[in-house]
Amino acid sequence: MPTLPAALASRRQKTVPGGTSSRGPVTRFDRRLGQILDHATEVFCLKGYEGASMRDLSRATGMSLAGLYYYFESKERLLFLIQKHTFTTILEKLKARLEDVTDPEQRIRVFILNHLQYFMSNQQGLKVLSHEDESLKNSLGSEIAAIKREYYHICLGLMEDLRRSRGLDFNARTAALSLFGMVNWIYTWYNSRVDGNAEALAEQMGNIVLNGIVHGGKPRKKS
Amino acid sequence: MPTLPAALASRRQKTVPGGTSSRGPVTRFDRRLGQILDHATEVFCLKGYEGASMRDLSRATGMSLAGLYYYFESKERLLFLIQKHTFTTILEKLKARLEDVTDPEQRIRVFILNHLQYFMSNQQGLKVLSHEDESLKNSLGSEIAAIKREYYHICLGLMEDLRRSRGLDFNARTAALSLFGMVNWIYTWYNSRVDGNAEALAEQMGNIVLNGIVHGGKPRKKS
DNA sequence: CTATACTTGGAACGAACGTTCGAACGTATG
DNA sequence: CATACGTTCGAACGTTCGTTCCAAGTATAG
Repeated sequence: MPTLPAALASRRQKTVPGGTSSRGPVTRFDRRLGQILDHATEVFCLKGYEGASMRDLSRATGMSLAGLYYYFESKERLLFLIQKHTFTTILEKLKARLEDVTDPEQRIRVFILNHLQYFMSNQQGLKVLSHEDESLKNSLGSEIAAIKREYYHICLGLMEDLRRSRGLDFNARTAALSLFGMVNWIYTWYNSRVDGNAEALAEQMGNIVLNGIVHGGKPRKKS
Repeated sequence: MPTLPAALASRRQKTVPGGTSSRGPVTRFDRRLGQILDHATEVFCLKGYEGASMRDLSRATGMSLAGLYYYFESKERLLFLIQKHTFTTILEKLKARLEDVTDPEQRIRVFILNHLQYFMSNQQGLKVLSHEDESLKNSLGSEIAAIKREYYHICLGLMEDLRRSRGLDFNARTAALSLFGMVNWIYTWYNSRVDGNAEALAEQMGNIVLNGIVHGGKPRKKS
């Protein structure tokens, strides 16, 4: 090997095993990789992971086919980088927001709002994350699956907290996964001109999952 | 594994070319095509439409590559046949069930139960329908989209009926699409040993969307 | 039986796939 | 200027893709 193949995740990190919290200068490499990831996200969103070819990505980025491989070692790893960045970001934002809220019901609303707001700002990334969640195999797939599991367990915990604090009687697993379905499915139908912004939609969805449509318009005062 | 009935292909039938309506005897052609569709559904479910190759289908069906093309003219049309049959079936079952129920709330519960029961009996078909809903282009895609639109409008109508009959105040579109998300997403998580049968799950989901988790355990008596 | 239509598969087509190689470019430093 | 290294690309690799041709098989009708 003449020149070392780049694209090892953290290339020349001088320090720190900190993972994504990679402080230090944003190098030219990082910036260019970020642009490629953005374009690749759009292509994967439009044609699907399997349906998108490396030549499609070459066209979308304006970079040659071979040039792309300087930034990542395989198409699969490219999908991994996209999914990991997207999922890590939404998870971090969620954790930060939850620190400010203690009321169990409001915490569930925070979960919904966080998911929807991130969807609005990165629709394509969230679709690639949802739609291609079985496309990664082996270790790459299980690393994403681990993040998903943490995201799920947070949501499950929110449901259990609410149930406990109010002495309610419902299946937290079903509730959490139903809520997941609601918010993950919006990529198939959301239209900004019809469905309003994230806050409006989050409130409606919060009303549904918390109070149901029978009580949906006016959430009842807590006892 | 149930065999998909005929009435789908009508290639060169000896009987009249009137339409694809299910008249006429179930020919050998129809039976064989049904078997192929069953196997293809399984392969598409496992590897995705783009990820599954004609050679995978050849292996799964035990038929040669060229032999498959006697039954359908392209891989895309094969996906179309699967989706059309699945969607048509679930839609017909829904319409039949709704004829017996008049109470708006119960009609929504019928919708949920119908969807879940069909999912239990044809998980793979419903996953292929949900997951590959953007894989078909042009006329094939728009024919499936038309069925989807009818299915959606039925659900939307159920929501509006409930809202009107009870003088409620909620967004029927958001409610219908949220419910769609709930029931379409189960293919990513359903586990029969944990989540019970269709009736139990349908009741829980009905409680959530109608009464919300805050009132979920015991649906309140209607006024 | 022969004749006829329906059913199958071996072999191959051109195209597109993900990936690699080695040479050349650009730029910042000595 | 020369050196070194990070960056880019044209061209090609071997493989697999969806699809087709055509001859051979098999059931059914006369």
